[in-house]
Amino acid sequence: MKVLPRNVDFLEVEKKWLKLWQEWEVYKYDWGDSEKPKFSVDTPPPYPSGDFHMGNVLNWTYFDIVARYKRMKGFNVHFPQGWDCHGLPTEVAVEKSYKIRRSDVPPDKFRKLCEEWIEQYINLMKNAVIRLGCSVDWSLEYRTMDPEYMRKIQLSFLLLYEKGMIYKSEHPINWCPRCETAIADAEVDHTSCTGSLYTISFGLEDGGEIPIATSRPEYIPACVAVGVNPGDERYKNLIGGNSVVPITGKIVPIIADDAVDPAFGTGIMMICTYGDKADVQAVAKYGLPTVKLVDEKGRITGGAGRYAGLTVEDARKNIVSDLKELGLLKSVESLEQEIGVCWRCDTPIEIISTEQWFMRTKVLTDEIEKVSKEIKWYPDWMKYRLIDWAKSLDWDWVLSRQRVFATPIPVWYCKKCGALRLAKPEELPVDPRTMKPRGVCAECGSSDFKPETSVLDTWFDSSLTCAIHAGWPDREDWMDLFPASIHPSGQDIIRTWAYYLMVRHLALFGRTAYNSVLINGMVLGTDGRKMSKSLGNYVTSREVFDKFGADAARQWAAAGGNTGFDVPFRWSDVEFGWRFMRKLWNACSFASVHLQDFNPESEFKLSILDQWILSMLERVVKSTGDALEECQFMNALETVRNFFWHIFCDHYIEAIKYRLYTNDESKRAAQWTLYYSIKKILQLLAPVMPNLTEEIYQYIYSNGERDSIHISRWPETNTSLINPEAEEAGDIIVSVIREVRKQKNRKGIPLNAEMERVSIYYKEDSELSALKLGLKDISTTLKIKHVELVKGSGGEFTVEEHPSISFYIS
RNA sequence: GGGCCGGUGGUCUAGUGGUAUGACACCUCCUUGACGUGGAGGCGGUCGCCGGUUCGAUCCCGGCCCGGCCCA
Repeated sequence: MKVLPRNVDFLEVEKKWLKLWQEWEVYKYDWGDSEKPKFSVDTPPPYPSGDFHMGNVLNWTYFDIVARYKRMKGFNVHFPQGWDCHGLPTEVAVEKSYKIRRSDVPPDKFRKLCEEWIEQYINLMKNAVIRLGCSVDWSLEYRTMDPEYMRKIQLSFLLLYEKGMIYKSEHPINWCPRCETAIADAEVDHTSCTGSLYTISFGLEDGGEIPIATSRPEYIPACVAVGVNPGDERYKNLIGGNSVVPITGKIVPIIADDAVDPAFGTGIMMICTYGDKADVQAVAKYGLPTVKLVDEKGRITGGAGRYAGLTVEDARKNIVSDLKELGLLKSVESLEQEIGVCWRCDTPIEIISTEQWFMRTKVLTDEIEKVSKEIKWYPDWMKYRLIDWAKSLDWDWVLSRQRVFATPIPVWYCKKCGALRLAKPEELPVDPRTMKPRGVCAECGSSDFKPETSVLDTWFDSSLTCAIHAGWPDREDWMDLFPASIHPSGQDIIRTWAYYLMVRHLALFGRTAYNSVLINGMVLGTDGRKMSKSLGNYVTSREVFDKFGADAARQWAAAGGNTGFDVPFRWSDVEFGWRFMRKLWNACSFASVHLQDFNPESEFKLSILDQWILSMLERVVKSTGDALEECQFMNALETVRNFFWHIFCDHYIEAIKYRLYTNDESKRAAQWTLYYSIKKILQLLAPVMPNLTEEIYQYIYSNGERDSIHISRWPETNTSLINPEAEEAGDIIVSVIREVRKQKNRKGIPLNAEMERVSIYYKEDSELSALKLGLKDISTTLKIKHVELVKGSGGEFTVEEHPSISFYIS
């Protein structure tokens, strides 16, 4: 046992332990162990932007606390960390940096540039994860761009194809004209803007005209029907008739559709292929024909006559002016509308119909709902985010992307007969764009193939982590770690990460991907809005680490708000964490000085205040453990912090100081109580403040080399120390001390000044026995020469918590 | 327009069917042998608005207003 030095540099302490934990392999998962229960963390592999922001700090702190807690509880914890490398942002960055287009160089060469580019950011981000003190087993690190990883992703593609869960088909999809790729619903953002609502005169086949309202007149050439609400008396007689579309002169049916809002615009809507999602639904519902109006580059196609080749915007201008000339444009009003834009580049998306690969996800909706209700959510109501999202999806998951830096779709086509040639599992990983398949076409014998040039959605890479972390498909024992024990997720990515993981694993393995979901809210800036660079309310994690260290940042994350709810970033919270660390250090330093001559074997008898604090301590052990079981990090930390600071330090240590300066049995009891309590308190704090608790543990408790607090056993509640009578008696003693001290203070008597006499009046016998037990604690702590215990109520001041006790200072 | 969450002292934040937690800020006092980045106190809230259930609601129910996040 060593004495803690007076001064300490917390930031240096952190540096030291980050290094030593690696050397000691404290966080290593034991693949050979068959005794311990296993606990697997489905660590999200982040996209390595290089910027580990406070949202990441919140997210990673949450599940690192869980991992550390479970490890101390005796679990064999599997805590990997991967990097989700593929994706559009890297392609765009590389294009900019090398001033090339992705189509300028062969795909394998472009891929190489992307790999090099992303690697530097992985390093930055990895350092931040380490700096935060995450108990990751780095021997499990992986990158989704590794050939090994892609092999698994492609294998899952083949298996899903075999199961009939993947198909290729022509279907309307979201399309970003700038990125020239299909994108999934989850990648469509919405932004509000001011557009125009045009009222246009359509003809009736039998003569006459009707006003239709639309915000997208450029879609007139793709108009395939006109819709009115069946309940709309104004237009009832039109249903079943035909309308003449202006400009094109096309005859289209007038149909009844509930989806038409009679109160919006004129109550008559044109149905086009495809102006928006409502059109997609109407076309499917009424079996309408389709017209391809917009091509992959966002230009109007030849089908639209003289507007062909124009951009969508120019087409709108031209059509509007043509309508005006024809006298068919009745009015233009401004309209607040929300439009779908590409999540990456904010370009307004179009809905076009092309041939793409899909995964059948709609058929799994019921299963998702069922499983979501079976697994545990922290907090519980978050499951509805997933269920509501799954139910709201209109079509299957578009898997293919027209990009380069991604996992290739492992497919070729026979040039002669068009037959599919899927890669074989043993050939994986493959890049059809640069490799030719072996053998000949099974259908026609030709050996001439062309590659599938589309690649897979990045979410297809990252939505298989639960199985891949566990060791699928190579380890026979992978089911030991599957489903993942916990899946951590931000509430904003439930619809992507949590959802795709679930559908993917359900489709492949028929069971849930994870057994629980731990949700973190968004980090808000000081202005109450979500922290973001563009809003100027941004604080970097580096700034926080450099100023107050990881343990303080982690305290903010743990106690800054309720699990699952948004957490405002506040410097004052981080600073409070820092001050608590100082308090913890000083108190432990004080204790260590007085523990130097402590002999754990020596005889002692616990005094009433020892019994009191030990009983309270055991209750704190219990409630902290209960809170952590429910991922209530705030309650767990606040319980320990308040107990330690305001009960253990302010009252217990103050009241035993005089005993520590004696040399009798009462000193040994106090030493034992300090020794026993501080160890438990450090352990309770270890998941939240891994660095400082380790440092102190090493001074006082470590047996030497590699004895880390983080693999010490989580304290059990010692129920034999829970003692309601001692709590009651101790509470009386401490309350009297507090109240007398308060009055001493009010009278302007310095706290270390001696008082001649204090008479304490009590009513109950139980109070008398408590006061008797604590007589010396009271008199010595308060420096009272004579304490007198009197039955009755003659006191000048009443003890607040025990009104039947009063006292008189003379 | 939909889903979810929130609206508690100056600011932020817990919590509970019987008027409320903590942090920060502010004020007063105390310099004691761990810590003055400490200790002891204090100021300060009709717990968004309106109804209902109840002996009683901030907490339950309904409606409304405001804010946020996600989505259509």
